[in-house]
Amino acid sequence: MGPTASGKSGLALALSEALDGEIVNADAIQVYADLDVLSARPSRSDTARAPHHLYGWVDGGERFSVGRWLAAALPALQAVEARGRTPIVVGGTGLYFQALTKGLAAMPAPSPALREALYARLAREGPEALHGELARRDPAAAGRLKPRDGPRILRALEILETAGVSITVLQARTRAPLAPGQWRGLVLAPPRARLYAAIEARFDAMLERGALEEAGRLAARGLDPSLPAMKAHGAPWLMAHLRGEIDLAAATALAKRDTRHYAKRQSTWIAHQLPTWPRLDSPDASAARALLAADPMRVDAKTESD
RNA sequence: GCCUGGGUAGCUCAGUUGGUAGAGCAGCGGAUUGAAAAUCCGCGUGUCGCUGGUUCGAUUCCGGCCCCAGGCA
Repeated sequence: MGPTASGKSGLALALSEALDGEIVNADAIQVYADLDVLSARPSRSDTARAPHHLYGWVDGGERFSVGRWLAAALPALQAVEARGRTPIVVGGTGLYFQALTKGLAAMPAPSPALREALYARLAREGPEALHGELARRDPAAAGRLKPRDGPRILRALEILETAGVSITVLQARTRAPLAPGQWRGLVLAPPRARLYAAIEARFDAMLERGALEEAGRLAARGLDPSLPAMKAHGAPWLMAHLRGEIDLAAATALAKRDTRHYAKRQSTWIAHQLPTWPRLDSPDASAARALLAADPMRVDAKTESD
């Protein structure tokens, strides 16, 4: 685990070669087939060096979720172990690591019709209106959510609707899929200034590798702009540029800014949610192996790195 | 050289009928249980260009100077 552009993918690759491992993606955007260069997905030559799982396998028109990720990741991890190899989970999505190591509450799946209706209402009426409704029907859930926190309010409502009970009672019941001691965590956290410089350089490189064309293909699908794939860093601005609304320099600056903001949020998440994971400040594979070896936990089980 | 408009937070600017100033963005901090590359919350002291003058008090009024933009020569 580490913030975006910290060098996670490269480190995971080096580690997997050293440990005879296979890589499992834990990034919410790299799962989308439509986003290759914009999501900084591992290249063909990378995937040739070690097996990579769960990359680019979801259609951009779908709304992916932690639940779906966990449901796919668990069997993927087992399959790697069944081959006698070491699973290495890499990605920047803290929520996915949390689901894996601390658990995700079991909840009924809302019907697609209900979900789309709620998305439409959220877009039309705004989050405060839905929060007002939640406050009447599920005060406990509403009390824990800010009135403008659209996604969480929507989630609380759809669960109340389909489960018939407050999401707060379901969320209280979680079990960790991975036993503690069965895996090892590692955080890659370069200094802020270096990370920001890497973010900017990486976006320039994406542009050279066809990010604009990729954004154009995505735009051509005419998808709902609220879809996760449509919100990949840079995509909204590049599409605005293709519509002639802003120039490329402005789109680039905005894309870099969004990515910096995101890296900051990831850093906060890591600092407070993963306080015990060992830290590495550069993607140095031998240093990473030393950290993992120094850890008292068993090395022969799942290795969760990066 | 002359005319006009500007010089206030890192940037773009607002404002003070004279009582040492505030927005947006950036930046920073925080939350985070199926959209998480999402979403939400919080944080605003800076020679108010420089220098004289008037005044109890000047960033604000007056003079001079410097710098920037546009126009005229």
